[in-house]
Amino acid sequence: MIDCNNFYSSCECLFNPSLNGKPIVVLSNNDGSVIARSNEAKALGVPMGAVAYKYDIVFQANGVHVFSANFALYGDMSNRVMNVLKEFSPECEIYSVDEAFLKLKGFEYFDLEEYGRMIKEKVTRCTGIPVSIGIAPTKALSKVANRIAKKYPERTLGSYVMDTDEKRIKALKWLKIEEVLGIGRKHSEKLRNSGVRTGYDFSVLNDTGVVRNMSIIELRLKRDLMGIPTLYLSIEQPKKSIATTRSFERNLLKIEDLTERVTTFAVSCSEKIRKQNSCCNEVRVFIQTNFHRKELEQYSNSITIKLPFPTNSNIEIAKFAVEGLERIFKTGYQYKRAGVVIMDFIPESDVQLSLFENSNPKHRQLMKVIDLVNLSTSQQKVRLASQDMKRIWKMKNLKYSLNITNTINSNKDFCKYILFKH
DNA sequence: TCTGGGGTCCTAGGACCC
DNA sequence: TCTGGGGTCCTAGGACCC
Repeated sequence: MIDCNNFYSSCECLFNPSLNGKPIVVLSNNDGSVIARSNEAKALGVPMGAVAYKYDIVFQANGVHVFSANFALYGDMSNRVMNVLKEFSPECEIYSVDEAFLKLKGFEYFDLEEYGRMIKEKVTRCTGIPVSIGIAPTKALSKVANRIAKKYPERTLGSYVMDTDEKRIKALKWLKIEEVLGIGRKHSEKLRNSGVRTGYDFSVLNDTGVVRNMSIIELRLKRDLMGIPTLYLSIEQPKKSIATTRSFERNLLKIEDLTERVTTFAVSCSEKIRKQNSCCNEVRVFIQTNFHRKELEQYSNSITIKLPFPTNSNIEIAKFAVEGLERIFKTGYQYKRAGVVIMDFIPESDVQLSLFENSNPKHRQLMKVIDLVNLSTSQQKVRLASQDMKRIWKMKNLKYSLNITNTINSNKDFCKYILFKH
């Protein structure tokens, strides 16, 4: 398992190497909370998810460099890292934006320690992103090995191989139960109450008890931790749902304001689904007040609309999303967040014409043109009238770094750039 | 003033059928 | 007094991941 170290903050350092060794935090949309920290920021005691404004004093006193999240940059860097990793094994699962699993089947006679270091060195050389590597007989154990590599960089040089049962047991006894991949807050609380404190305690539980008290998922995990390969690398699959959801920079009261946002979210969803050449059969809309503000009246609701025909048209998806909004909207509340989720996909080529209701066939051509224009200008030049024509709202992202990767065209140029910087 | 966004999978329970 | 039983499908909600 390969994991990028402090991925977002490493990305920010990339184009400004003077930031290396400095405390850095990256903030969520609207600069609300901390979503990534460099080691130095962690050392200052800035927790994950910290509310940004409450830490302004800490940031100023310690010269913390604060960035608004630049997801375009992180996505771009993630692709570069993953492309390097794929060279090292035919089987690669991209687990998240900054993590991947490689299957090292048939590598038994390789020096795995050496191979791990090779991977690490090549990723750093080609992308500038530091990574940690954990190698073990199963997926869950490789995550544990990875954690050891990350925790003890001096001793492991960022790569750890768990190749004996003694190492496995020692590592699991060291691993707190809440740090086990797949055991979240609820389950670890329950397990702790029944005396299960470490990964090892969990791995020796009774199988039927695990299924009864938790679920089959945790049993699979348990067996994987015992060293019995149970979790497999999943091959990349088309998405089953696509969402665009946002918190607002201020509270919204009027349905017109929400309609505008929901339309924009629906358009964003339909752009994403057209990229995977599918159509959707369901649209879900939700709205929420700010549940952190306990003193305010709370309301949240959602609705799933089954479409009369599969579509990927901006116009149609937006229309149904707004219909849903009108059905759940209630006046008198201060809305802070909303979202559109589309589900139940079929390939565009499988869409059959129904006898009664159909997606407007003209839309397909129209969408192609819209996508083409918007892609070529990388801006939203063509929009629906119900969208924010003047774009009076804008997310508060005050500390945005530039996406310099846009200006570096080829991979070769990028490698040169990285080499030059480091 | 101010608290992220985007996913997956499983289970329990209800509806419905014969 | 006494209210079938088994299967399937769907949905909402919960738990988890980063």
